[in-house]
Amino acid sequence: MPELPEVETIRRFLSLGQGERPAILGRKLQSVEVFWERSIAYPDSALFVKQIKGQVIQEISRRAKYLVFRLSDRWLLIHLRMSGDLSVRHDSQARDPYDRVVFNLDCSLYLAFNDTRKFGKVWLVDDPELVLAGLGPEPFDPQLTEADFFARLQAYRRQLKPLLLDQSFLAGLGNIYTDEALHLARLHPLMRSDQLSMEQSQQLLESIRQVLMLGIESQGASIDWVYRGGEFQNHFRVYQRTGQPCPTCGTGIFKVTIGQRGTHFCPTCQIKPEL
DNA sequence: AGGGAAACCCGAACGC
DNA sequence: TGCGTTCGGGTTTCCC
Repeated sequence: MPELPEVETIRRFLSLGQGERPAILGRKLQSVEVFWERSIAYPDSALFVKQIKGQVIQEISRRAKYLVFRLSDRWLLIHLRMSGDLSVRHDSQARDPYDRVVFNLDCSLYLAFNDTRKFGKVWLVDDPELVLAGLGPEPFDPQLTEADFFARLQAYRRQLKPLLLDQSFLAGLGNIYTDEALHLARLHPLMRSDQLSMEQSQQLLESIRQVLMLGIESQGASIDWVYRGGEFQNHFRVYQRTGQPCPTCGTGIFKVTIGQRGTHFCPTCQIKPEL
């Protein structure tokens, strides 16, 4: 079993080995350089640079797809979106052309927020809830029981695929993990959420947890020249496997578009029930 | 309420 | 060879 997802996630983003303490903990943010203003979601870029100066990094955690840095008396939140990455580098190491925000620390290190496609964002706020309010439960939250999950599904009449991608319904699933979880649970992506039986709902929650756990163990997927992570792509059941055999039954995998997102599924294992 | 589309971005990979 | 077009990742916002 891997450690808690929080720990693994942060380890990956800070390029740490087993048991290593993040070098940036307890360090003071001496200055910040912004190379792409629109990476700063809040407040405006000038204010951000001014207000973060002198803050000390006290603690690092995660909520949904946000990295949460507790500073001396403010909070820094970072969302990497798809192509974003964080790395801790020594001052002697050169900047990358795609560094968007650079945080200079008081120890000859700097934290680089690198983001080829410029979709990632950072926030500096007094209260992290300003950004995080509205997120649904964590998939691994023990408080999220099978009964709760079933009740949440019943509360909507929505297609499973877009619902699972909705971060206010459940926080943390992206396109890859949603397709993988639906296949494992043998549920059609267009099936309406209020039509699942209790048993199917249990199966779905279990599949979500299983797929996420495998993703974490694999340190994420590398699917692109820029979207790099671990080796979860070697475990894909349906994602980006259009036309290739279903691991369960051998049928060729279908790809369709649902809610503007590429959606992969097995037409044999994942049957849409009659309405 | 819920679905669809556009916007934000880039560069690989394609078609011609 | 060199153009132009398409694609897709997560999220917000607007429209029907």
